[in-house]
Amino acid sequence: MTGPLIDVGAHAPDPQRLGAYFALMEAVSLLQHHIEQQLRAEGGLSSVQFQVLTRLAAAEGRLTMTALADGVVYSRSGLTYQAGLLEKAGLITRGPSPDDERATLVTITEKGVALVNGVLPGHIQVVQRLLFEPLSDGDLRRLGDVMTRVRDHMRAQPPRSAAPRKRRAGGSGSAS
Amino acid sequence: MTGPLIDVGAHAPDPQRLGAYFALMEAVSLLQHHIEQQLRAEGGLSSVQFQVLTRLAAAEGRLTMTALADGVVYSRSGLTYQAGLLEKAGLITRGPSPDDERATLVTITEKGVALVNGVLPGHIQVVQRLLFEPLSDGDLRRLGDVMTRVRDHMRAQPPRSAAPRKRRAGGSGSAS
DNA sequence: CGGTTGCGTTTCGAATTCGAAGCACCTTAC
DNA sequence: GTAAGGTGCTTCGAATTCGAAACGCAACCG
Repeated sequence: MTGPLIDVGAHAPDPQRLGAYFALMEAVSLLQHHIEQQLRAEGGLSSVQFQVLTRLAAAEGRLTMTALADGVVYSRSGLTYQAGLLEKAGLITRGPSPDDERATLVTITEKGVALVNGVLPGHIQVVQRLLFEPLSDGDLRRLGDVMTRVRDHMRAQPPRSAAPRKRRAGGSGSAS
Repeated sequence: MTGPLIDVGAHAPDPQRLGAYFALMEAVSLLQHHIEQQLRAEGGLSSVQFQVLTRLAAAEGRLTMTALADGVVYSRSGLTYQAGLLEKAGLITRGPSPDDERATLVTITEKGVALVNGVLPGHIQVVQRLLFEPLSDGDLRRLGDVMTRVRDHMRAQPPRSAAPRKRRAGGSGSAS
């Protein structure tokens, strides 16, 4: 009777499944922390900044703020802040969209590409050492397959821009 | 000629591996976001607070601040802040350690346990819907196996409390 | 056309986060 | 026994984060 213990048994769908879930989250947390260290030390970049830059480079073109924020799983306002920093550092450029006057298109600069390429080897090294090392090729293939499926499943859900902007005004009608 | 493209090819150990890595990180980011929403909505808890409470409940006893911080992969000072909030909310208790006068032992209260048990069903539901749903039992078993291995591999690395506190004074000597 | 609703972005204020520095206690060496 | 160094925790200041509100422009209705 020392005391309180959590009542997991009642809700747990399966201890094995929960174990997988916990191990997954814990491992990724650890990996993220190490990556953060490496990026900061080698390129003065935060994890988010790095992701923004790589996504821009991969898109090889312009992306709107919202697309970028949804891609990186980040708040829109947070992205505005980071974009400000990156622009001030000369790594990206912001400009208006020809199609949509209210949209902002973001582009990565040569300097940005150079920085990413400079940090990338070290980044990959960390991932290699911490994540790939203890896994076989088959493990990795299956892991990629499974996580891709999960990611697509989650992407099907409404993206981060889902929050209702204005409370349902009064009630029913509003029809006019 | 539009422009700059990232030079991944030169560093990439294998496109398939990188794909696994990216899918993994992206999926977990999405999952974390949804979990954050659910915890906040249903129990007024942040993800970290929830992890702290569940870890305490699982330990079924007292844990030191450092052990807790390392377990949750969090900064020590951040944990102090969160512990303050949780204590003020009456969910945990902090007290001195009998063995080590400088250590602080943290305990979860009945109220804390109750709150965790209240939020847990919804939490599990989210995980079920987003993570387990698209996976077969075999997928999950392998995923758990693989991620457990990875986690243990990373845990072997020096924990977060590794940062040298004071710069290495002289360097060589020390052989006494 | 004028009005209304909806979307893309930024601004704003409050809360959270981190590392470095500070303080107190333990441990070891002499 | 005491000085020197190491460890556990908190305080401090600065940077980052988020959601809500604000500000235009776009799209759709009559």
